[in-house]
Amino acid sequence: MSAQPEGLNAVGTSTDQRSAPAADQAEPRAIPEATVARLAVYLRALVGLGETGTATVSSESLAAAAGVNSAKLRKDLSYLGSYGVRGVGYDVALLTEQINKTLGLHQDRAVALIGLGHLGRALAGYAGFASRGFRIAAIVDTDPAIVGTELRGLTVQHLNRLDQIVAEANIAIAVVAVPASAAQDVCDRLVAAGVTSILNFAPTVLNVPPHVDVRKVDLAAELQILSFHDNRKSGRGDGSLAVSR
Amino acid sequence: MSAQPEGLNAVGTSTDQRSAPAADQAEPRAIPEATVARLAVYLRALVGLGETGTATVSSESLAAAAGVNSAKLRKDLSYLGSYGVRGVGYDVALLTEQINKTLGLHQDRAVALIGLGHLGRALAGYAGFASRGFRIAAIVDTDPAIVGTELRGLTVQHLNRLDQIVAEANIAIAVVAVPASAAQDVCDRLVAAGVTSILNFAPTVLNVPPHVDVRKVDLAAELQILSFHDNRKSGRGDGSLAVSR
DNA sequence: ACGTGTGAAAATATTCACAGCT
DNA sequence: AGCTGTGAATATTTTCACACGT
Repeated sequence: MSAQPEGLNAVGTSTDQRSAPAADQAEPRAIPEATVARLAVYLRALVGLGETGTATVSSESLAAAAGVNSAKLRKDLSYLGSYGVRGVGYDVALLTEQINKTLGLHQDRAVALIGLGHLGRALAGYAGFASRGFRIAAIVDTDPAIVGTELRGLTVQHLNRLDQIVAEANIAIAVVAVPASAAQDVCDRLVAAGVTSILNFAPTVLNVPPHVDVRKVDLAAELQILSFHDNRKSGRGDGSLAVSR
Repeated sequence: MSAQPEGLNAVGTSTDQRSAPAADQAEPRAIPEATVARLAVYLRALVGLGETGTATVSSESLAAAAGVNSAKLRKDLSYLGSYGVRGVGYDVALLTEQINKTLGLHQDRAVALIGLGHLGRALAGYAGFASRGFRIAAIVDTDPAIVGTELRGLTVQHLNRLDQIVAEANIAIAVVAVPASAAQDVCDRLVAAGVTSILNFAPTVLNVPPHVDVRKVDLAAELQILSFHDNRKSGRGDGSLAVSR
């Protein structure tokens, strides 16, 4: 309920790990994956603008706020349809609504949080979680010392009850924040229970059937990528190899 | 966390947000960005294999462990040089070492953690953080109730001392886990202090000069991307328009 | 035989540049 | 004038397929 635009969100586009989105009908406009990822960024910028009372934006300024160039932004938005006005720009409210629709954010989605370690608790505390249509509807762990306790108005449930939990709460997305050693098992159970969208914080590659969509958030990988670039910047390759880019 | 090889790592390829790594010399082998991101994944798989005592792997099985296809893996590895043996595969130890070198993980890197909210604490607790050459060398906040307290053997320092902290601890990478409203200011101070690699968990686009490298981890964006695909899977477009078919 | 390394082809993504609407 | 929407050009990434070394 803070008046602040953003909650506290921490996410990363996964390093890869995406199942084939399945063959679909030859739709008039298939939105490219890269564009989908950016829509979320545009949305945040738009919400910010909306709160400052701005009614219209040009692709140029919205692009600046989103950290991309304007041609890319226009191309991205063109996949949604024609919502801009030439010579004027985009109507902030209208465009916000269109992106919301496109991302499927008009409907509330029940999220299950699996694993209540350090990270799980931090995630549970994220205000921004609830802020845009995502509602933590179930919290699950296996530790007897934790199961049965209350957190954010929810009773922590045992992993064994996963099937019922998923069915009853109509879970759409599961957030996996368990140790790497448990992640594949948890994932298998989620899939068996019918979950088809998983956000994985465990440092493991999850094996899932093709209809299940997994995204991975991997801190170690991010640091290593920064390390690589840092290395390049500091002049010498590493003592033996020099890499350009 | 578990006694498992990996600590607890949570990272995501940022949705974009990368500064131009600056023009550099025309090096013989420029490693593509997409490849760099995957090297971290291969590395994890290799370390796992090494621990099970496996001496060599084929591109086929390493690729399976990393969740990519083998042609991609071979192409990726070819940028590092020729470390495989035809008819045999890759030497696990050798390849591990080469990737480590390439990513610059042979040298210890001091990381500063800025912001000790829920997420900051969770990040501080990550074992996997230290596990591969990244060492939290400084923890910074502005809250008077927190500054001066001890955490993981470090005294929490005030943001005002950032310049000295960066210089003294020789900070290579900063992890920003502050509220969105404070992120740009923190970022500016980091840049002024000389930090050139930033991992940003705040839901904001950070503006930085071109020599600074920013990666963003954005939970809300990840959920929204999953939401988009979930929507497609569930058949109807968005609930207001019956467009499909 | 087996499996790497890699040119060449195909698929994606980004950027350019401008016609066309307001 | 100003700014969108988009074909065409360019760049990047993925995949194919096979020659070549062991």
